[in-house]
Amino acid sequence: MNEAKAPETEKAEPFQRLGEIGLSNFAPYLMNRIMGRYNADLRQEMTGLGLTTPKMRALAVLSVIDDLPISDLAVYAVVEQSTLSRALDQLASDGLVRRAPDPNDSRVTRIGITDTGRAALDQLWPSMARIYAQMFKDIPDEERQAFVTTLQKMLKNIRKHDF
Amino acid sequence: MNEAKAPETEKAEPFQRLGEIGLSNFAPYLMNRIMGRYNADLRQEMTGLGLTTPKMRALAVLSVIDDLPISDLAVYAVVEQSTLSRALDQLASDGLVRRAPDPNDSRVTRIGITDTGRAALDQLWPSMARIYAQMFKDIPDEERQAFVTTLQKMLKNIRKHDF
DNA sequence: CAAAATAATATGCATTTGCAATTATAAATC
DNA sequence: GATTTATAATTGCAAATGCATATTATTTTG
Repeated sequence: MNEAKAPETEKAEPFQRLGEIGLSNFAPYLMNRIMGRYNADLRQEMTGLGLTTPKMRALAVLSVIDDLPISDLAVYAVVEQSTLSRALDQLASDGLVRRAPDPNDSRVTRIGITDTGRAALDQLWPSMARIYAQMFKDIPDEERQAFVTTLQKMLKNIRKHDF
Repeated sequence: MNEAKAPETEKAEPFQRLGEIGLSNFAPYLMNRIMGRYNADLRQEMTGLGLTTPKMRALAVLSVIDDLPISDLAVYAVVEQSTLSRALDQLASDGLVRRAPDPNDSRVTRIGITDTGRAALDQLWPSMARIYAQMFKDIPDEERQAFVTTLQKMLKNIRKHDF
């Protein structure tokens, strides 16, 4: 391969260009590469279960934080609101989630996961756990925890909502 | 918020469930959240320049490693090969890249970035650098470097190609 | 408290995407 | 060395996506 080598002097310029940093030192690039594989691998497992990425993400979030307004769920699940709306149509008609009007604000629809929904996610979870384990293979616990700590800071830095 | 708390007692399972780990401790979740924002923010900047995510990713990779076969470029750029094929149609007709048959293997088309292509990427780079800086705001250099080191290990663990 | 601005969700529609099939070339096998 | 198998790239097509908009409800403002 012919990747440009990193320069010896790593001085504080206004900002380095991508060619100077190098793809393999540019965190967003590496993260896109890793999550591209993670999501593609997971998608393979989902198709057998009749799930798509938006549907799976909604279920995964709801399995941890139930009864969310759709707009919040869209943020947590990293799915466009309109895409999520349609994914929820399918999940609801398959009985994996249920829509319930918010009693305090009738603009809001809250989404709850059903037992069937939890069961569907349970079926997928072994695959998720396997890919997750593969990702951190030979990476010590301490390093993984430091990594997660940095991720949490990054999310705080970049997010546009309070959560 | 109403995140479920971990149960007090749980029998020794082969692996924890997502609810036990919690979204904010699950690295793939955090990474999807962060990259979702990063990519959405960047997309905003790209539209003004007539770029899309696949087109921008192809250019970004080529600015570092030029003259790649399309299939390799698809891996580097994290874009489906068929999507990339069409993105290259547009980039080529806009003069940002050029297709050249590989002399050794006539199945292969190699893609080169043009000066115009580099110029287009240069126009976007300040925005990329700004979002990148925002992401790592208040995160010390040492921590960022450790983070990147972990990312590199993770990519090695999960990737399906040699690069 | 009426009017205007904001917010939550759903939907119409054009574009984009990804899978599968196609075409063309190279490598492997017998 | 002819035939089978594998690889690279493109393309047809159905499905998914995202933007803009519509609809309904709430909050803010004058």
